[in-house]
Amino acid sequence: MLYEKSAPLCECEELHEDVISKKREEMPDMNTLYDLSDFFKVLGDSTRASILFAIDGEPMCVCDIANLLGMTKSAVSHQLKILRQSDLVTYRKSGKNVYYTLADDHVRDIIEKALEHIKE
Amino acid sequence: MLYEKSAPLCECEELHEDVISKKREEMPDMNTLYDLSDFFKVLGDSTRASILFAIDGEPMCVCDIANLLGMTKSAVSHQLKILRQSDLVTYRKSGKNVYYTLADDHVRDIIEKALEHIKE
DNA sequence: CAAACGGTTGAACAACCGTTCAACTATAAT
DNA sequence: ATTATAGTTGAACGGTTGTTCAACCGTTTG
Repeated sequence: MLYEKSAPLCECEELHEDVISKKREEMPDMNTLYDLSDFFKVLGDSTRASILFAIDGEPMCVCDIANLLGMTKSAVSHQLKILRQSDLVTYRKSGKNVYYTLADDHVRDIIEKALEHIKE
Repeated sequence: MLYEKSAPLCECEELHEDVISKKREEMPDMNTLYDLSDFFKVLGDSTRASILFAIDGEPMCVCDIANLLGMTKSAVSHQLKILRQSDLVTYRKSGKNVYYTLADDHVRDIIEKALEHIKE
């Protein structure tokens, strides 16, 4: 994706140049856009979304999450890794167990908003 | 994914049954969860996200969007179809052109929240 | 009516992604 | 020390997904 003026890749002829250049200035920069879509990408998987619901409030260990969701430890652990890398969860080791919970309240807010949007 | 009590797929033995059954009741139903992650999945592509920014405020025709983003009409149209099916955009035909704009303000709010979350 | 243009669509291809499987680490119990 | 359990990891496989390409439809212009 470009944003910057260039030879039009689209072969259309009656372009609204004024609109395009105005929008070009208003658009967020590319890095912000990638960060944003990467964030939504993480929430865009039902397994990860359900993990976030599960560990909201009381922390849960990997094994309990796996049993709740009917998945293997391995599959859950792989998804937890992605959630960790996105700073959406934190964990605490206790003996053989690792307890995960939500990293902050922002995520809860966003999910709430999205739930409102869906129920319309 | 299950949520309902069943023979544990995870072979762990020291399960916290009380925690699991409590969480089981608090979890949203499966359909809600799929709708939620499908919604985020749509936002989780940088092309679609940038289209939403582009058509925020003033409507744009497909050709102008394509030029702004440096993509072909076809690629943009395919993504617009997904945004249409998710009810995130509306369109208005005018002669040979089709003008797209945001369907409602919910989406804008959610994106705002997400942008706040990213910048921390 | 015919040509041109904006937009849509379906098939095909490549890249990406989530689960499975097996091997591995670390902590705890005997 | 040996064994068992909780969790992590990398490779591999199958399904999904975004772009390209070509053909198509609808509107407008000559």
